[in-house]
Amino acid sequence: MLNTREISQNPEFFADAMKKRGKKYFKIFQEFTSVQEEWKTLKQEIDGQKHQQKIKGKGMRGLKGDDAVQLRQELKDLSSEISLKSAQLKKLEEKRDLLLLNLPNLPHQDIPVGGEENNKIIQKNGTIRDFEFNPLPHWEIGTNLNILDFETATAMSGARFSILKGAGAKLERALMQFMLDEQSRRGYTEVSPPLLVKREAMVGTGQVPHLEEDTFKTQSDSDPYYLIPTAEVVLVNMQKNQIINSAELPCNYVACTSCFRSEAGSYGRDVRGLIRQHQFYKVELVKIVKTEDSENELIKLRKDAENILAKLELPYQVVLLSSEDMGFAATKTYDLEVWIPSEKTYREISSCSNCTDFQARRALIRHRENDNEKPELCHTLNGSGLAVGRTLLAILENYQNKDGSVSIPAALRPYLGQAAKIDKNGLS
RNA sequence: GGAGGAGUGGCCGAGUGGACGAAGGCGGCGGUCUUGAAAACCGUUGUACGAAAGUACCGGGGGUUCGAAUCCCUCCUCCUCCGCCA
Repeated sequence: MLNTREISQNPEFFADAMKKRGKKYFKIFQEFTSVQEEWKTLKQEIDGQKHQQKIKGKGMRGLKGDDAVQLRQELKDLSSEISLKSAQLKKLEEKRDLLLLNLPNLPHQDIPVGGEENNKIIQKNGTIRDFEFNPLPHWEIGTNLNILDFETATAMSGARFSILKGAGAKLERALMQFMLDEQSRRGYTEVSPPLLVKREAMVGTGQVPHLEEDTFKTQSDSDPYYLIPTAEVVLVNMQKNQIINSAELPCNYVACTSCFRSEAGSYGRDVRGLIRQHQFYKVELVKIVKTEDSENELIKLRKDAENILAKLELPYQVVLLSSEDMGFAATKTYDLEVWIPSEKTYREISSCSNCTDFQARRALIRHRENDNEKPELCHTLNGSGLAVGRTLLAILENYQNKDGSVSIPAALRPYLGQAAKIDKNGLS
């Protein structure tokens, strides 16, 4: 959520920033400012009348007879007028707040302006393997090795679900463990959180209302549970309404959870394989930091995510996202994209964002040096470290051999009983 | 699932219809005193909107009333007891 005070102090700056995030947002912004003006005018009017009500109301005390009847009638009229206007005010407020919740974070000054085509490749790491045969897509590799089963999963759950079995399931578990261990070692506190949360939590991190259609929720008329689309939701909301002692910052959290996404609006995209699933594991990193540290912490966060790719010896590139391509809550985002041999292209495997105070304002996450100081909003950052399913498919593809087997990256071998490859007989 | 209790400012805690944004205490800040500090004493000390006057905020929402921290309904959270359960 943006700071409304700053908006009213410097509307041109915000208008310009929203324009950079896309036309759609600029329009919402304009609507917001006009509703806000309307609200202010009405509020002033009501405040004046309430003042009258308060003063005159005090005269009611101990008043008897005709005078009392007359005054009561007068106050009754005033009261009903106020409640009528208050209802209007409330409507304006709701409208304004909804508009505000639908405005994205300010884009950082250093990022490219425009759409996806303006994303900037910052660096490329690792060496792309030169295959002496035609590399297969991971769904063929996995199906041939009998470690991936899409058909059975689709039969019981529908499209965009999959089953990993045998060495595939073990490889997934090894990856989760490896990633959690690495991130713990690098100073993150491991968390095992709820996967179902209240709507409020989803609003806190900005998934709702803006991405409401992309969420799964439980059946309930009044108060459904939302299935988390990322552990970011829980890791950030752990600090909701808290005032953290500044000395404890930065707080670093890591969690490996299932993530649930309805993928509404992505019909026909990435229908094959593990790239886009309704349910997948992801290791998520969250940092709660002081304002002045967030720029540096974003670099650190990115390095923590990159470390996994480097250790797994997967070729990848770092991309700085443009103002329109960036996620809602972010001010600056680096995507890590892993090389997919069968597609001869890079695909997103991690997204590392600085959300500045955008989520902290919604969820009211603050810090201060000592109890008597005025608390200050924290900055929040999040990044995948990494998406487990996508890492698994990247390994299948990049480590495939001509005979159909898949080698195990050296870093993972300790987690798989020192096995060096997966073939038709499993791990060996 | 059943029965009961509780939720008030940075913290503790009083407050059952109007003078309550809220006693008192603690803590913080400023001052007096002191070579300095402590103690004591005096003052001050929440947030939002507003240029200001003012208005709103006592877990959330709704209601009764001219008027609600206070009465009613409902939801949430916490505590105690009973039941059920991995």
